Amino acid sequence: MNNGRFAISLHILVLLDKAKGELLSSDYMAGSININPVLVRKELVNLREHGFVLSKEGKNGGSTLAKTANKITLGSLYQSVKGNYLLGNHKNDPNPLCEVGRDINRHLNDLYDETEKRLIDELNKQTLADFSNRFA
Amino acid sequence: MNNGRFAISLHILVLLDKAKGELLSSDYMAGSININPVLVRKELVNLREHGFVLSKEGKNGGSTLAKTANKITLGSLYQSVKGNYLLGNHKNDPNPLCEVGRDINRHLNDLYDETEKRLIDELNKQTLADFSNRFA
DNA sequence: TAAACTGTAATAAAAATAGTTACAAATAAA
DNA sequence: TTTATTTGTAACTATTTTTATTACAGTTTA
Repeated sequence: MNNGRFAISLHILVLLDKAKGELLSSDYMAGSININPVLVRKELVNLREHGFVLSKEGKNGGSTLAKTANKITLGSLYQSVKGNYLLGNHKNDPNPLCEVGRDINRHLNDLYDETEKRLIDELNKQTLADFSNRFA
Repeated sequence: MNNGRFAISLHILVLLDKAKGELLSSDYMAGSININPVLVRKELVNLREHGFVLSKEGKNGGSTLAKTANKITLGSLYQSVKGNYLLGNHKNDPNPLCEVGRDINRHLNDLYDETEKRLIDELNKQTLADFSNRFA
């Protein structure tokens, strides 16, 4: 988490959910999030690649949800945004001559993997529909 | 997580646990982690403030665990390192005129708080002793 | 054919992290 | 009591990551 992209992606998805199938432009969404439209379009690339949204080019184009909001779990969204690097992101290069240094990365990765699995399980208990319903 | 400081802190604590009460210098620990000794000392400030370690100044000084390894949970370590900002770290400033933008930060914070609580619960199931025992 | 979009690359700016240097203060041991 | 070793800390620099901007080609509608 701790990742601005998750917030942006979720914001986009809530807007699209509220739009009820109407196409929203990246400019419009950028106005709600208050960021640059190009960032929205970049985030849409990822959301499309993961099957969350569909986009239509050209005049009157825009984006819409690719599936109903109760089929989109927050865990899968989290995973799509995190991509490769897991919780860790520790790219230390500890001393291989030290007994602890030699093995710490492996053990940290194990710990991170286990912990992240739980985090995703937890997030998967909630869908976009649940989150969207938090709004009045 | 996603925080290099957690990795450094845990590395320090494992070294201190393995040292069985013997004082370790920041230079020695920096050599195992392969980072600058000043970073170790900075991290020790935090570990001291949270009661995890004790340090002794002057010649032959160094640090040692302030309590036994099975009294130090990984959740409390995580919390001490995260300090104030939680999972979120989203400092977006969304459009208050948009119905979604107006409330998203509140809902994101709620989501992050709930999720992080679970994360910490999960980490709290493991102590430094458990983690340290992963090493041969 | 003009207007309104998306898609994308290239670049720049800003923010967050990590690393370095320098030195005062404390302590132990010669 | 002097020297060596170590912590504590401030100030600064460098690096990396994140975010923002500019620019423009390609698509689609009216």
